[in-house]
Amino acid sequence: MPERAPATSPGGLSGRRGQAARNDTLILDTARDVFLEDPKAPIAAVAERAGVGISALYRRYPSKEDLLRQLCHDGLRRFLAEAEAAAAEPDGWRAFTGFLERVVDADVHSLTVHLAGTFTPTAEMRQDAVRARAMTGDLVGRAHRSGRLRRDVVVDDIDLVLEGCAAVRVPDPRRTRQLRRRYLALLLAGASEKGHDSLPGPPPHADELNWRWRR
Amino acid sequence: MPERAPATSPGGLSGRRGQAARNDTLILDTARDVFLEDPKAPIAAVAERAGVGISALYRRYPSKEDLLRQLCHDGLRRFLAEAEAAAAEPDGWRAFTGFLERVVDADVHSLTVHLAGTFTPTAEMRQDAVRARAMTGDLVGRAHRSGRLRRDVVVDDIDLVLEGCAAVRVPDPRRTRQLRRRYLALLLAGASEKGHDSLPGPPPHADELNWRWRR
DNA sequence: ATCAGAGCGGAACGATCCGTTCCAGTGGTA
DNA sequence: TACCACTGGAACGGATCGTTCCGCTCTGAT
Repeated sequence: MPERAPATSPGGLSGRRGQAARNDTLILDTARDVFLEDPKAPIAAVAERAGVGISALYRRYPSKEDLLRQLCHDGLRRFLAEAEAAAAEPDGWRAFTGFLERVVDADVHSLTVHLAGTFTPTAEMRQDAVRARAMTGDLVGRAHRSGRLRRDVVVDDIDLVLEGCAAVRVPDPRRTRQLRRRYLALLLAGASEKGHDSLPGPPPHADELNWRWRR
Repeated sequence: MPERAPATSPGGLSGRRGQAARNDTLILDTARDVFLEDPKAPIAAVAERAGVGISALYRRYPSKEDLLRQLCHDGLRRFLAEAEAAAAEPDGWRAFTGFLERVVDADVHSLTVHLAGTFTPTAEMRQDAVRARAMTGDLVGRAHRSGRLRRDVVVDDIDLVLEGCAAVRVPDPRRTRQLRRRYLALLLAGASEKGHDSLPGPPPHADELNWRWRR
């Protein structure tokens, strides 16, 4: 028995090692909140809000950029997870709308967008981004085939729709979520197939959406 | 004849005085562009883009805050002007939609929102803001009475709708305007009265929208 | 022809902010 | 008891930015 209770699973650790494990998630969660509020927040703000020292941060991440990258990648993974969950829903329209609602609720987009350009993405992130686009495309395709999504709404529109929802923000996070749902509902009502005039202008092109990531 | 050609109207001024008059608007226009791109841009960026020295700025505005205040107030006045123009349109629904389109095109909201909190508003600005809300309310009221605006969309919704549109942004300004129109059209399609489900959650309250201005 | 000064460009200053490093203290662990 | 992983937070160095200041130019009146 080389070790007594170093179970790799978190939660049941005691003492110093336990605090360290707890700090891992504490720091990540706090950082998420802080940078969601202000993408340019100093790293010291994260430490302060988390109630830890700055060292606790630098012990885990070599630099601020690494922390931001991690945060953003987590958001991307969350996005993928929601897309996968939505893929399991049989009804194409509900899969589509449910997916958007959950992504908006999770506030994934704010992080992605506002942190874009503050770090150089890894190759893995790029792959995940491609996969995310593909999965979103599937959901849009199914929504089209369900007959409820107007034909002139395309994949690349989704990004800007999410961006618009993410722009809705009031001090209270709960209200923010409610209000975003409200505008998403408005958008979706307009996006459903009911014989409206066609949308003005060409839809966004992929290059127009990725510019934030240029480095 | 006290002065030779110092016509108070701009445009036809010669020499040093003429350049000064031209710089007035040049600086203001450039500042608008710069702060629209990056609300936290340094004042030197404005001078550089305008091709003038920093003194040219400080000769006109005692501080950065004054410049931002001026810019923002101009935007507010533009908003009011558009609202007044819309009030003249006989058709209530067209007045409403046309108003939104012009406000979105003018990019008034980006300035207002992103610059909020960077300066203390004047009493006159507050009055104008109140008047703007009232006029928007009139337009919403007329749109309701036209029978084409769903009942559960209220005045305070407009702010967040505009905010959402302003969040749409790509590097090319022309495309940005096109894309915003696209999302506004989607929103408006969803906002028209066609027997949809009612919107989820309560609409925004005035206090929830003004928090940015706290100082 | 002369000259006072309005208007200007841009260097310099001083304050602030922030990422990162460093060191001393603490308490589990062997 | 001795070690050291882990931590809190002060200190550092660089960057940024608002503002001031100085010297120059060229206008417009005398």
